[in-house]
Amino acid sequence: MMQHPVPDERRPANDGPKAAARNRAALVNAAREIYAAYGLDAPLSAIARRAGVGQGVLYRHFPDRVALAGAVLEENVRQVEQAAAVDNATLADVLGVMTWHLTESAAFIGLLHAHESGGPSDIRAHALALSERVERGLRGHLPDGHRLGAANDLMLAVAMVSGAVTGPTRADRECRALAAWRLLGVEVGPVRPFDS
Amino acid sequence: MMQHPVPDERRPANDGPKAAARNRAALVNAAREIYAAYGLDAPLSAIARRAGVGQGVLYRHFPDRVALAGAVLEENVRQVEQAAAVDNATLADVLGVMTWHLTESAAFIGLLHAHESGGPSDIRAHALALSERVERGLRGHLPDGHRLGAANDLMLAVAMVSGAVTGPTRADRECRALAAWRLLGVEVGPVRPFDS
Amino acid sequence: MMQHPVPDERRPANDGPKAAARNRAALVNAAREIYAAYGLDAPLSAIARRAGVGQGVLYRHFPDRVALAGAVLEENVRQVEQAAAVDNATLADVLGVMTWHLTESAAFIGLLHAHESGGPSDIRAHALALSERVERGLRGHLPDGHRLGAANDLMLAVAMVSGAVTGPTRADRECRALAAWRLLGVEVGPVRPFDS
Amino acid sequence: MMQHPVPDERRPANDGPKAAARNRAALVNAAREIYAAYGLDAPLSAIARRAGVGQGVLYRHFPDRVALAGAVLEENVRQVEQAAAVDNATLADVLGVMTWHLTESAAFIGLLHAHESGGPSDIRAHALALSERVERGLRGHLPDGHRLGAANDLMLAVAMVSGAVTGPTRADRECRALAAWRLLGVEVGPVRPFDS
DNA sequence: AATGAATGAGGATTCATTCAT
DNA sequence: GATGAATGAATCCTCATTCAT
Repeated sequence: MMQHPVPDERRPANDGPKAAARNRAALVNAAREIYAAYGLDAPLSAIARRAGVGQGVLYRHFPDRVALAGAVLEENVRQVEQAAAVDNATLADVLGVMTWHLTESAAFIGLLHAHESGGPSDIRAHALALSERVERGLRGHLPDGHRLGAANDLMLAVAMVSGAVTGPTRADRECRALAAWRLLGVEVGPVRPFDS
Repeated sequence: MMQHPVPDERRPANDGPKAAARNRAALVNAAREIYAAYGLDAPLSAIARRAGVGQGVLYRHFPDRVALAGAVLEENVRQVEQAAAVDNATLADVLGVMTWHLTESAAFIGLLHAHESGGPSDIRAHALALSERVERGLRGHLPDGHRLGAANDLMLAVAMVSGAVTGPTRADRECRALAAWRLLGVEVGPVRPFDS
Repeated sequence: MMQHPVPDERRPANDGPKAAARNRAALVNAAREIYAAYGLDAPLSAIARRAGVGQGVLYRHFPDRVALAGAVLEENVRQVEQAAAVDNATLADVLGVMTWHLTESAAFIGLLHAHESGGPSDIRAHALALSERVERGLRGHLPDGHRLGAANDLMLAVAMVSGAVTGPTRADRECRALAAWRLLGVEVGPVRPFDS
Repeated sequence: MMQHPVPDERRPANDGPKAAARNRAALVNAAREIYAAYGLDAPLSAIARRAGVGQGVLYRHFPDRVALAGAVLEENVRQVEQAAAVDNATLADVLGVMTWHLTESAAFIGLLHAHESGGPSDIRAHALALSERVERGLRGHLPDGHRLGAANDLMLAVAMVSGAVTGPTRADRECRALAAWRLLGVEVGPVRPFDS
């Protein structure tokens, strides 16, 4: 009598390459949540668990801590770039989007503070690269004679605002961010994610 | 299960109680250096080693992480308070002292960011208490009609400056701190430790 | 501060998930032996070493001391329950099995003394739960009018016998246990593990 | 001008040999309390602290753990011996005193279980010696034809009762001890310390 | 003779990372 | 490709014991 091959229930389904992309996205989301709740030093195992995948999958997609953190920030940075790429966008508009991400993602704030961290230099290098993409996005919209026109003042201001962004809820943080921009005398557009 | 320390066998010097004060100071200094180099999460064992004492001594003097960090910051905070207590001191003078400590001690910066840290709440509470001592020192010198006169603006500004204070050398950090105060339109006196 | 395990360099065998069940059993056996030799406070590291596994494995299988001790006792308790479930079993039969485990496993004796231990309350709670399973097993076979028929006398007697069970070899302990039961005027069947 | 020698207030008074005896007694009492509360594994430092003396003093009087535990038990054992030395004392009287100590001192119970402990052999030896003093005290009062007349039955019964003595309050323990003696069919006199 | 600080070994616990299946 | 067990180094923390004063 022939044996019907029954799917081994002990082994989880292997959905093929389809799953790969899904897993990667799940990991990035999980990391964002875990980072928000426990900070950037959260155990990787917690992220894998939250994503519902094994730890091996995490390593397959992200060879190290830095790669994962980078992927988490990628989305934030990309939205700032997209906001900057909109035709009639003003500096205020782009700052609005940037401010939204600043208040939304603890990791994004960390990005701006990564210089002072005692962490490994590869993290700092990565953070710097992302930070420069943000700067390019903003600088393109600086009107002549703007308060922050001088060479380094723009990112200095961003770092300053990031220093102000603390508080338990996003609303708190947004409130403080706006107060900070006000103290700097800089106008900020609507605070929101890019493609709303 | 009992502990069975090796009976004797060439035990290192025990300088007796005389050493207690010296050890405590050595620990605080070591902690300041290690914090600067590795951040507030540095292993306590590294601090003990740098101080040249056993780990037990560290725990004798500082029952937990918070106590040690507090002791490290205590000196910074105290100097700000002393600067504020000087007779003819102006806000600019006090800000000068505060800025010096901001650029000098990574831990002191951390203090202003401790709110956002995902760390244990007792650390946050302690940080808050120290932070309020700084605020009291500054607020007493706010002239009427000062830019930062509104309720929360003063410490918001301090947080903003602390966000700007990054860079490998103290000179870098001082430079950025002064630029930040300038962007805020606030005058700062000589940047130096208190009793210079 | 992050952990920096040595990258690779001759990592010992990893037999994969297959080993999980084997490891768990090895841990329980090792614990039984170590408990017998050093008592319930023996270092967990000694148990892991004896089992031939890393300490992490011990924590994976047993989140805390209690869980491990519970697993060790589980087998003893279960055999008593099984002996009690046999159709024509008499109290003497069940007591025989119980006595065997009493003389065999130091931990099982400890179970009956766990109340007086100054240990953490979760251990005591767990011990109590196991202890009650034993009681249920015995109580079901109490003939009417038995010497130990009164409410608490049964487990009191068990505690008394456990107090008597001392001595370097199992034979010594069995001898004393039988003498104790005799002093109590209670008949005990063959002293042996359950499924002999 | 002459300097009046002032007593150095930093150094505690040295009361001479008088204090030595007082300190020793304080240590024994402290140990008894701490043992009762935390078990025999309590840190020695806790005992010294409770006694109000430095740790060095503890080591001066008791070279090791065993010596201290022995001293704590000494008083219990001595009272049993004294009760046995009384002219018209009956076995029941002596058992009453012994039972009082059994219910009063966790360490005294431990004494009877010290055989099964995995502890160092010097502890077991010491425990055995004390145990034999108790036995001599009791055996002298065994009437001919007593239930516990056979060679080892007397101390076996004591061990059994000690197994029964558990519970949070002394009253609980006394109650269980009496129930245990009753199960053994042995009469016990008033449960109380010796020279009440 | 007492004090109490210092030492440092040892045990508990956590994670980053690898790898058999 | 995915799973999740195993490894073991690193950190935290506690105490027994010694010893300068």
